[in-house]
Amino acid sequence: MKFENYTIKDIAKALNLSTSTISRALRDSYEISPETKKVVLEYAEKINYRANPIARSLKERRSHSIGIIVSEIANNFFSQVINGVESIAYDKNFQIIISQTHESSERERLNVEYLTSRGIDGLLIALSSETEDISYLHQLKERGFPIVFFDRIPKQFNTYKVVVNNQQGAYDATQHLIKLGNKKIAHLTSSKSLSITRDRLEGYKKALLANHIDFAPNLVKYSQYGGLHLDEIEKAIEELIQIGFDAIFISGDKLTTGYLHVTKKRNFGAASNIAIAGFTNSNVVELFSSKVTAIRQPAFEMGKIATELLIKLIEAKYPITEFETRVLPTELITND
Amino acid sequence: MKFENYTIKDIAKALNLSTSTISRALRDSYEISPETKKVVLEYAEKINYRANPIARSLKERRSHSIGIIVSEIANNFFSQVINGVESIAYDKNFQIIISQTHESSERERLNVEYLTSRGIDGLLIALSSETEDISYLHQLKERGFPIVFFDRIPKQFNTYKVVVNNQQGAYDATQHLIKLGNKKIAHLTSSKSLSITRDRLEGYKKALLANHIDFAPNLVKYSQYGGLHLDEIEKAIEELIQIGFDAIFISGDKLTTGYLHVTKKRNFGAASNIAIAGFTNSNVVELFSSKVTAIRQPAFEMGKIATELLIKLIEAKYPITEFETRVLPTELITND
DNA sequence: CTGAAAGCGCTAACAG
DNA sequence: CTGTTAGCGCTTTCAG
Repeated sequence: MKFENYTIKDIAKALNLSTSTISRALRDSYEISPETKKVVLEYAEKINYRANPIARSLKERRSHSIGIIVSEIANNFFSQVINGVESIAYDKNFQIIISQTHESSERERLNVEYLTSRGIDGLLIALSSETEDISYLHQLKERGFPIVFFDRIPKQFNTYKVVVNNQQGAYDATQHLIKLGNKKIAHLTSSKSLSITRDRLEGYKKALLANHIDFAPNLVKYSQYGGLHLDEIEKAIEELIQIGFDAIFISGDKLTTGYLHVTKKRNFGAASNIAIAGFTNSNVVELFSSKVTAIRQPAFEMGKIATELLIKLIEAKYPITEFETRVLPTELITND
Repeated sequence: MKFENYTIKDIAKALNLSTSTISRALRDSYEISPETKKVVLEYAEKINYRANPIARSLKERRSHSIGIIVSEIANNFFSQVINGVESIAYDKNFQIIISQTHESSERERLNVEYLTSRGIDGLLIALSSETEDISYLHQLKERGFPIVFFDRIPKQFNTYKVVVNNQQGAYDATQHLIKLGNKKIAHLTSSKSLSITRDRLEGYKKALLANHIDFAPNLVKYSQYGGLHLDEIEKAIEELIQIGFDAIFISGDKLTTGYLHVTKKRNFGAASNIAIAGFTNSNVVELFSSKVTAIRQPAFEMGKIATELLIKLIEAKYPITEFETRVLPTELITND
């Protein structure tokens, strides 16, 4: 079934005017007489005319849409970021197109290709946990395509970035666990290649150091897919149990809930006295039977800022070469 | 900043061929000699050529994209549906464009307009809790635009629909609460205008009837925005507490967690012995300190089926007039 | 087998 | 103030 819309031509024919006059009238051009405008607008209104944005995009080489790539939308943090993005995009009349990588770099690349070829004007992206090579993003950027990174950012990439102070957040969390009297603090984290993994590990180490606790590499467990697959977590926890630990700092939403699931199933953790602190933007942690100290990120805010920066890039008259990285604070939510 | 892609013209010029030959070669047309094809394909590969889908859309009057409208993506059920949609769309080479209503009918209408004018080939939609008038959707459908409803469906609308057996799910949940020995079973539910609200209320009533328990209208509390605003829930619960109840059947994800939040804050519920059963697709209910019996919907499956039906509609050669409503089963997950 | 030309719906010089 | 024309990138008759 094909669904036909009215075109500018239909209006032109009906009113005995040229298409250009219609086009101009609809866009409220100064060159059109008030009377003509009135007639055109009324008729357009009557038939409920909508300009075809596809045609307009082709002509203007601007689609008024931006792409956003995240690993999962079924993730509190990312869905909140998306809401922030939406709030700005909506105001500025940009359509947003959401795409998921499911932590696959292959998928990420395909998505980027698809979105760019599909004519998005710019891209917001948080890298997948699997991603290592982003040369294609560099190329894109070199060719003038606007990209803004958020949350999971690449090491070297000269563009706007928006992150939270992951190191500080991790420091605060670890410090909190230590204050509670714990000494053997495990760290369950995501893929080694992610910026957030590195920064949070750094904060964790610093907190240990500040408290004269030796850093034990075997207490740090990486999970390549950030908790997307439960068996990854299960394995990590089993290893940790072997070693023994009295508190754990977890570096992500899915990892935190994954940890709770596994320990519950194994009847471990809830039973014992393990203190848990984790990065999570879940709004139901307070309801959990295990006490979880949450490090919360201003996700909505991040989405807003990233979008503002992206639109600034898109609408820049001249190439921008000076870029800032916006660093937002995290919040430690203790539950006692 | 404008970002330029290679076009068919560039290839034509480089290879001294016509654009039509390039176009045909790229689409593997039988009219092109194997040698020419090879040359073209290799060159295209080399410069990493991507056809401009905007231009193609304009020509073919098909955008190969579908819209999906939900109330919130930060909702377990909907994000799982979206994943189902994505799984099919990805295979069939359709782009999906997600849009949120935040339970506003105004927003819903604007989104539909935007998406259709933006050239989507079809629409998947779960109505907002505020929506009453959908005449504009009827008009769209009359003009041949493919629409498939899921989850929150309109009363009369001749098209494909995908739902779960809400009545049965509600019946099972209520029955479960009764089996536990409860008699005064409250029902916290969403907006009156939603199909799911009506169906679930019906199932609740039937279960009461089957157990010779009188239906008490004042034990049913509606929440216009389905738990999006916590104060709505707070008010409802306060009223219920006045009346007194020993179990509660809750008709939605946000309502369920909202209920838990409020009762926790009020120090009510968790303390007392209220049994809770609720529709939710959360994968963390097991971690809650309150025991919650979950009625789970096959969300991913729903997304898949709805998308298949939509694509069937889109690709139909002749108008389809016979429509089915697919009804999927719910699953009762008891946590004891 | 290949090319020229028209056209999808819209915008924007350029003329008048 | 309005119309003519060309063109965005691609597909597709129609000719050769």
